[in-house]
Amino acid sequence: MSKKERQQQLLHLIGGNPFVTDRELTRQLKVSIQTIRLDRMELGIPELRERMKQMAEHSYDQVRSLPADEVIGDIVDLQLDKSGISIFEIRGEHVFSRNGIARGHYVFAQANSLAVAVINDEIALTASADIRFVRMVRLGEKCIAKAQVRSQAGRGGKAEVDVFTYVGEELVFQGHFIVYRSAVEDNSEGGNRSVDRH
Amino acid sequence: MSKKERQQQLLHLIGGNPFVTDRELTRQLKVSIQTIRLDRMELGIPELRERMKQMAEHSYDQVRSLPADEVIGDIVDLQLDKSGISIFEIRGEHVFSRNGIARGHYVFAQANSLAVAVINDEIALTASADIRFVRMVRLGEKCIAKAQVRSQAGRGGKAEVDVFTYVGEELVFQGHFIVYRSAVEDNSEGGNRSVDRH
DNA sequence: CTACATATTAGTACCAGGTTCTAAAGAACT
DNA sequence: AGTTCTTTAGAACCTGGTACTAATATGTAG
Repeated sequence: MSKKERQQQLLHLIGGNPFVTDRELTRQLKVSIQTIRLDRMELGIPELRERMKQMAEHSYDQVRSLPADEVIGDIVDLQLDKSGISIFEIRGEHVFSRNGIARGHYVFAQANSLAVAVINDEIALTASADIRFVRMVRLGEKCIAKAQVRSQAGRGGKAEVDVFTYVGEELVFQGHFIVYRSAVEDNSEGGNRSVDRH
Repeated sequence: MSKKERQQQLLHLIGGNPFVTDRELTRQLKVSIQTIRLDRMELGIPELRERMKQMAEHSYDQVRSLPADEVIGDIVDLQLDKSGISIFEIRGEHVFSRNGIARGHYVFAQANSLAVAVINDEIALTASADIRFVRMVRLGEKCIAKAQVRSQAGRGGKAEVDVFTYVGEELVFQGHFIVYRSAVEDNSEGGNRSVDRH
């Protein structure tokens, strides 16, 4: 068997069972353990423990990625149809486990929640957004999002909201949201209370 | 701190971060490593590697026994640096209670997670995104997000990923993501093991 | 206070499953 | 024969532990 063939086999074996050790592979491929290791290096395949770690982290991050949680961030100031401020502290469950950097959608969620909250309408929904993650946000940092309503159509129209998120003095995120303010289909089952806070 | 209290703390710490080593725990609990190990034994908590192995096996089993269409909120297909598919079912906790319409950031989160997952790099982070919520998503609907990598720079560059999310045949969301593929910023404070995956 | 029990710490030997490095032997072409 | 690629071997070292022994603290009942 040629080197190429063997490496193909190796890829296939590890692909078929990522939990295989080098020692087991020597039995199946009938070459020395050094050859197996050289092959893994050439193919960029990490060792068993690293493979398991990556799988574990991946599935763990997956689990963490969507909380069954409601509002992202505390809205501390709200002037309807004008502006709003929300505070959100990045905690362990919001970051990638290995490097402590916040997952983008939490930062987005805070801004999105605020953009929607600031629009004074029964239903406000994000129609589109243009966003930029200016710098990474890390575990423990406190994000302060400030929203400004830029333009408005009347009932049933659209509103534009700019949101800037800071950590201290530093801009970390900016977003331009277009939010629908629709007086639509109020199939409300029960009291319509004031503002829809995301 | 009593033994009971410490063991409760230990359970909490490992529950909060299963990837913690005994050595790190000694720092947080201010007891010797032997005490940590005795506590783990009494509590029946396996060692770090065993914990990771179990998580890896668990997720692997799930991926393997993939009934493909009844999977919820999961990445069901992933070709690194090429494409990926994720399925997410909108449940009660994801919608506005009044009208049953999904909160935008859940739809975004699905797309964002997928866009990041599809990029094969140690750290992949969303740099910016241009998104459009094409139509509202309702309670009970199943969102199928399909990601396509459009362009790539090498290591340390950017990649562009398009994500389209459908409910049935209907497009509900589209997003154009620019994802940083950054070669780890190694602010190593000591034991930096191998590779940091996202 | 003493005696015993429990809790904690320390230290050693050992393990799996590797990495990293050096070195040598085999094969293969030309 | 000389050069290069491939394969094998072996030793040192690494992490994150287990298993075991032994010494020291701390508490608690008699």
